[in-house]
Amino acid sequence: MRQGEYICYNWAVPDKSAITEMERLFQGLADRTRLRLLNLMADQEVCVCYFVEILELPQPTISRHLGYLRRTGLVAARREGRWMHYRISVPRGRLARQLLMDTLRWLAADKQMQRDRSRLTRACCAQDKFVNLQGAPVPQPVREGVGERRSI
Amino acid sequence: MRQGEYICYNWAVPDKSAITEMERLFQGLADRTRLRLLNLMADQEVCVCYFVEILELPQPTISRHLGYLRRTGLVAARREGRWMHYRISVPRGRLARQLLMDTLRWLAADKQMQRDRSRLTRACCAQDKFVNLQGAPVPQPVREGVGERRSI
DNA sequence: CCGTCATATGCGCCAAGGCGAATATATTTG
DNA sequence: CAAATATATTCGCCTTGGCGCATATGACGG
Repeated sequence: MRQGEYICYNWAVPDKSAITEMERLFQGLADRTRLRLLNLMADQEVCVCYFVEILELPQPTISRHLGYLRRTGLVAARREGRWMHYRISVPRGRLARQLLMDTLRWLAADKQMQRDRSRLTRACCAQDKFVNLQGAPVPQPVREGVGERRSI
Repeated sequence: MRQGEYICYNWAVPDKSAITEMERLFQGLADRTRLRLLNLMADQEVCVCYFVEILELPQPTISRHLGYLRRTGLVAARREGRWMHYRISVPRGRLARQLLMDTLRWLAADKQMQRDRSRLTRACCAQDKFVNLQGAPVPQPVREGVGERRSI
């Protein structure tokens, strides 16, 4: 994988029927940790080390859940040197997109989710306070339309 | 349970945080059979025997999935004599409701789902053609606002 | 009350999913 | 190339979920 290129594991979906897509989407969303991850990515591209710092979960746990999200096509990943950046991969279909947006709105309304978000903001602004974030790339706002899904 | 009364198993949700509600909602939606069931209930209250007839799955399978849906609060049940009627239980929260509506819209756009629906329509109009539907109550359009969730 | 019909539930089996711990991989730096 | 860093994957364990099958429950009719 070349640097700066987004990837998405759509190859894992041999049956492309809408019903299978929905099943997989909901399976991807049906976990508290993954919802928290998505919430943090709602409008930013975020580096893995921040997830580990903010969610206070073991790094392999974070990585595994990001893997699930990748495989269900919900997020895309980009490598930058040692760092991996994750961002939400907006579905192409209108109805699927609508559904994901509703989910993100709902997440944004939740107390714990707001807490996670503000912790992320603080971590970015005072990066030097976090021993595990030294030199970590700051989350970048997602440019609309960039990084849309590309199958590999 | 008295006849004609709707029930919903919200008791199964001790932690009422939004995140738990979302997790449970998505778990409920993350199965092909349950999506097909919800699609058939989109704007009608439907009796179990129709589900068995239309989905062509064993009755215990149907019943178990209806049980999951009941326990996640996605549907409500009403008894009428020997028959059980199921209908979608619209969430109270605006964002959750929005999400469910989008899901139903998405289902309605799917080919297989449309096939299920038209099979249901046909079964209702020619009930006598189906040996397992003799005398079964015909699905009734859902009256808006009736049968909203009530915890027990 | 007994049989029947509609539906629900229990049981055993297998596959999938989540977790902690250890280890592997990829990239940069010296 | 070796060491360090960031991230991913593997393994073993346990829990959950779905299924087929058998059986239980609940309501009605005779």
